[in-house]
Amino acid sequence: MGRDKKFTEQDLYAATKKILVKNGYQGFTFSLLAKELQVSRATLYKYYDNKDELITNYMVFEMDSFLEKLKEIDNYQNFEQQFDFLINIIFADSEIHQIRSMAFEIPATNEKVKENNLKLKSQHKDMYEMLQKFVSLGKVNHQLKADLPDPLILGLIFQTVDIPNHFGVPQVEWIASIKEIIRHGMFTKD
Amino acid sequence: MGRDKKFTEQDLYAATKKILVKNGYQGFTFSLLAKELQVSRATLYKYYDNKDELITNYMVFEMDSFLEKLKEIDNYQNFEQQFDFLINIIFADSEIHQIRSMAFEIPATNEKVKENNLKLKSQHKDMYEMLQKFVSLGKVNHQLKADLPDPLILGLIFQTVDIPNHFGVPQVEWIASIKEIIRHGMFTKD
DNA sequence: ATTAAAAATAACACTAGTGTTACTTATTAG
DNA sequence: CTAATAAGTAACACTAGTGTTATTTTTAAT
Repeated sequence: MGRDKKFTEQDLYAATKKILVKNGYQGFTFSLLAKELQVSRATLYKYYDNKDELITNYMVFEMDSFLEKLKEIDNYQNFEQQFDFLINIIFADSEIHQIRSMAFEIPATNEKVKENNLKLKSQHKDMYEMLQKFVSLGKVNHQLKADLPDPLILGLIFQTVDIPNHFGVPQVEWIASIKEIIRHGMFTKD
Repeated sequence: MGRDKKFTEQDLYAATKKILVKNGYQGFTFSLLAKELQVSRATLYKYYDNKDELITNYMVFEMDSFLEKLKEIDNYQNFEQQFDFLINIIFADSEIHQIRSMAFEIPATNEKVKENNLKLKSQHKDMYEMLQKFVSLGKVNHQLKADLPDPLILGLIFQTVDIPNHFGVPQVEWIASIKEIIRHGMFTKD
């Protein structure tokens, strides 16, 4: 028994994402979230002790679903296909990578937040290992330049989602061009 | 006459930069700045009506000195040298580019802030024009791939300063590798 | 020494966000 | 139809940051 909830977990996460993208971690408040969900602020405190707990919870959720997708990279035989797949899933939901980068700002205000931070750390490790395998494959196959530092290869790929497209270049052209630069650079061959 | 100032404009800008890098725009407060400069918070209000005025002022100052340096790009004859020069000045003070990206968060809280925002906008235009010239040179010389969108070329170059170097790859190797990727990509030639 | 001016500050009122408590509303099993 | 309970909320006390005013301190010219 008891009355019906006014919002689902989906609603909650969607609103959390929206506010994080728009306002950043420090600009995120329970007041804004309450308004977005059309509930009182006190209601939110029934579910989470503070915003850090909600946000880290949300991040763990997103990271989980990204890792789930990323696992499919092993379905692709050759390195070229894996590269294409990786870029595609990163750009399929580019905002969550922007959000993930806010993780380092979050103070461990209580036990649950600490747990979530640990979980995030372990998820990050899992992700890094999968990506490391991808880079290794590229290097042993002599398809990736051996002298480039692995963290730079991965860092640059993930950084490309944050390049602002102020002039509104069509998404398809934008991504194709990014792939081209990552593969063979901006310079011509002569 | 009158008593001596407790800090110079240099001190002020150095402290502003430090806090902006560490805490971001929203985490920047006059309390933190006052503590950093060892003055009372009220003192700061003698110089600036609010933090937006100070921060935009500081940004105009930094942008000015960056533009001054950037102008030297014309001293270099060929495109390759210009490219090298550009990367070098960007990485010489990478933090200011991170700070510059905070500009869009700043609300125009008073007239002076509005003026500063206009000035920033015009500086940005100047910068873009110089960089546009650089890209054009590369394209007419057939040294830059003609089919890549100009804003992507520039956006990606500037984005590379924000790639986190968590594993502490030596700066020289890091930058050399970034140049290599931008020039000819991560992939080998076969 | 006195005084005018610049610089600095303490202290106040105000605002926005936080977290908690006591109470109300909606739902359904019996 | 009523009792149990899950869900929701209003209202309070608290904190951190903002912006202003009235006052004090330091300096140097007279």
